[in-house]
Amino acid sequence: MIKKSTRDSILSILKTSLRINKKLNDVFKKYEISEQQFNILRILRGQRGKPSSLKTIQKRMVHLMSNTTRLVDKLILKDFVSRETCKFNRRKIDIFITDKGLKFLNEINPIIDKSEELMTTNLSEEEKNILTNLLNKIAV
Amino acid sequence: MIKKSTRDSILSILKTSLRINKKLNDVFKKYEISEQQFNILRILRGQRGKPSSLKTIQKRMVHLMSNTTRLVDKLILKDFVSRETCKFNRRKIDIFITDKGLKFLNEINPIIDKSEELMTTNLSEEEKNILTNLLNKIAV
DNA sequence: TTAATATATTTGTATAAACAAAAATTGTAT
DNA sequence: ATACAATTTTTGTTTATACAAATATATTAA
Repeated sequence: MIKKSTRDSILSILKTSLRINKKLNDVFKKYEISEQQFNILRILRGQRGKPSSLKTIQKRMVHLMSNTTRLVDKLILKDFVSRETCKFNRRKIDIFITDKGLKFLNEINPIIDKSEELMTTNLSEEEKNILTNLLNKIAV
Repeated sequence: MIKKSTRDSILSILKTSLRINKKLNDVFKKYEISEQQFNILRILRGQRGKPSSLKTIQKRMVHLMSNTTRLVDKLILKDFVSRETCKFNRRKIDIFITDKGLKFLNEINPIIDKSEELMTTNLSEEEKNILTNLLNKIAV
């Protein structure tokens, strides 16, 4: 028999995650971008000019999924990123964020940040840290 | 500027949720059922013979999504549930879990339970309760 | 009764995700 | 050099998801 505390905590994690995604997606939808595309842009910005390969992007993504190729395709259509084959290893492709991509990111990012602050407004700084620590011990 | 504690806690929730889903899906895949189908079976079992309509199932599902119809279709193919139009309101359909469905559920359920216990093995009873309480204050 | 509105379910469609396999390139061992 | 294995990306296919519209029935009000 499963403990009530176990069932409750697991269910709370799954449900809270869905609630968060819902709220974030409201913002993403308004800006006509998907959560994954947004994450890729942030990863690329973090590189500060250094190129990323698909592999490195994939490793850093929250949702580890296979189709980074097609996500990047969509970002290229929007002119948010550029792609060229790596000079030193032609299996790799170098992916950069464009100025337009950076500008877009700087516009939407504070809204996401605000939304996240708002979602956690019922928790104190300390509580958020406790929460993070507890979560990091689960399903490791 | 977003607080580090906020970003960390939100990210932890999303990532932990993905880890949990991954582990659970390993079990589901082995038994050739999807998480959603499993949840429907559990909801139906909870009714103890009383029929459920699609609407009531939908309301109780963790992943509130539109296509309960097609999920039920799949469960019917497996002979895990049955469906008939409600005698008193022909807009509604009555959905029941079959004996085969119950048997299946009784087989897989303890394995899911065990997996959930295992995932939370690093947390004490009290910590799990704290975790649940903190999560329930987020994105409400 | 008739029309309008609400409810419950189904269907159609477009998009996203998961998974496996293919293609191209590079690295390594013999 | 050749064959074999490993790495990186792309592509194809199947399934799942989200959203909107359609259908059928029931309820309400004129």
